[in-house]
Parts: sequence; C-alpha cells; structure tokens
Amino acid sequence: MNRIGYACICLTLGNPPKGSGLPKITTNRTARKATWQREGLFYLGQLALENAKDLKRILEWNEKQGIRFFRVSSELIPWHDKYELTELPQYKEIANALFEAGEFARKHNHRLTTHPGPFHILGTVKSNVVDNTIIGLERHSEMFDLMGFTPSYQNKINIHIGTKADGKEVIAKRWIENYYRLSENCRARLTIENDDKASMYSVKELYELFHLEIGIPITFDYWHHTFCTGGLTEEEALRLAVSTWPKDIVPVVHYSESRKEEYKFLAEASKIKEQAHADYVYKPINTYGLQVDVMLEAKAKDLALLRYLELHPERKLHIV
DNA sequence: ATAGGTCAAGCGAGG
DNA sequence: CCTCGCTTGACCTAT
Repeated sequence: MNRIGYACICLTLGNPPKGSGLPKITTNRTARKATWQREGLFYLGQLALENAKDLKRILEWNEKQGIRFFRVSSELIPWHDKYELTELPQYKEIANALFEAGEFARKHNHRLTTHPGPFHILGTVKSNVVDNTIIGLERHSEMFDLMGFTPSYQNKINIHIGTKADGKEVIAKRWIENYYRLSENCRARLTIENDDKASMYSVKELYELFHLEIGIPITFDYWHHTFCTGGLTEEEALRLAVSTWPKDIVPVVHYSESRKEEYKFLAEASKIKEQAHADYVYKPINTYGLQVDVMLEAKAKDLALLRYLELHPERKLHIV
C-alpha cells in the first residue's frame, strides 16, 4: 500500500464556514508559557483532552477522503516536556481519547507519524539540551504508546540531526551515545531525515555516520535533497534511504515544492527563501517504482493533498 | 469580532 | 548582532 498524507493541520475542519456554527476541529490548541504557569496543569489538560478528541475527528474525515496517512502534531499535548503526562488531572480521559484515535487508525489502516521540532538535538554538546531532547522524544513515544501502537517505525518519530558544530564525526558519536539513553520503545520509532542545507547532513552522510552504526532508518526528503545531494542523484539517494528500512515497514518520504517558484510572478518573490515550502504541490512524484508512503509538506495541508489527487487521479489508486 | 503584536524550544545562515 | 526558517501558526490584548 502506498499512502499519501499531510501534516498536523486539517484546514478544512479547522476553518469551518462562517455562520455554519460548526466548531473548529484542531489538535493544536496550546497556551503560552505565562498562561499555563498562571492557570496550572488543569488548563493544559483541558487543551490536551480537546486536542486528543479532535485527532479522531480528523482521522474520520481523512478516511472519508481516502487519506490514510497523517502526521500528528507535536503540540497535541501542550508543553508535554515540562511535566509527566500522568500529572495531568485529565490523564485518564486523554489516554482514552488517544486510544480511541489509535483504534480508529488501526481499524482503517491509517499510518500516524510525528516530527518533533528542530529543538530536539541529540548530538549537541549542551547536556541540558540533550536532557530536554530526550524528554521530548520520550513524550512523543508515550503518545504512541497511549494510542496502543506497538513500537515500530510504522509510527515513526522523525528528527533532524540539527547540529554540526564540532564536526560531524564527533556529533555522530555523541548522538549515538545519547540515543542509547532513550527507552527501547522510543528507539524503535526514531528515524532521521536529510537536511536542506549543503553544509548539513546528506542522505549519504546519515547512512555512513548513523545507519551503518546503529541501523536507524533514513526518511528521504526530496526537496531537501536538492540542497544537499552528497553527490548522489535523487534516485540514488532515495534508493539508499529506502534500503535502510526494515523489509516489513514501508519507508516514509517527504515531498514538497518551491514556494519561490510557486509565487515567482509576485514582486515579493525575490524575498522568498529558496528552501521555503510551497502552498501546493503540482508535479507528479517520482517514486522510481519503489513502495513508499509520501508525506506532503505543503502549507495548504489537506487542501494541497486533495488538489494533488485531482491533478494526478492515478494516485488515488495507490491510497485505497 | 478582528487586527496586530507576540511567542517556547536550538541551531545555522544571511544581512 | 539581529532575524529568519525549520517544527506548526496560535495565543493574547487592545481596539
């Protein structure tokens, strides 16, 4: 099964027509630091509970569209790295809601993944940053545990290496040491992704410095690869990344297109960074005959995916 | 009700 | 030295 999915936000459900009276459905309710420190954990727990309930509603909507791949927001449980989940007064209700979402996903063969933010840096020399990273990654893993998922790359927790400050070999060594501080469940889900800067980590470097050492799978990002090829063609890099996944798990790839190109007719186009993601995607995605699940990283989220499926109706064959 | 200002996390790049 | 971009725009306050 080849799936195509979108990330974290369902614009359709999150922005109901004015006057429709429909509630906003979103998993991204959060609070600023000052607010929750003033209001306490009960406040955060309410947000988390509503987010968790809405996750299932989004999956139900996805199912109706034939979309069976979704990235779960890292903010579903706001500020989750600042406390134990069991400290939330609504913990049991949240756990139940997450389990229901997980049950729905299993029943309908949906794949759920996460992509913790760029502040999760396992290889940094700053020990407090590593400590926070470990807590954050564990929370993502706990969320999947609560959903009832057996630990596996099927529900991947995908991150970037994020630093090269004192040399990639040094970073890799430290990264791997810290990797073994993670729980087994978390490690069973953790994957790494190639970067969008020439100076950072290409697929080839991730393969040699990380995969060959600890067997961790590599998530291939088509768009990032164009900025950091490591001397490989797109097809070579894709095949190398795909080779790092266990045979019984469909590899995930990320796909997006250039915002600068998309808006080249605008005067402001010159200000858009080369790396910026487009709102929509237009070109057929070449998977070179490989079986992969494609995560679209487009600003227009579900709208971009639905339009892509209209542009390329043959794709629908791959998601049923 | 909405506009505009503001925000929590680490790092690298560009001005 | 400051700002942006990435992860994800959402929150909060004043009008």
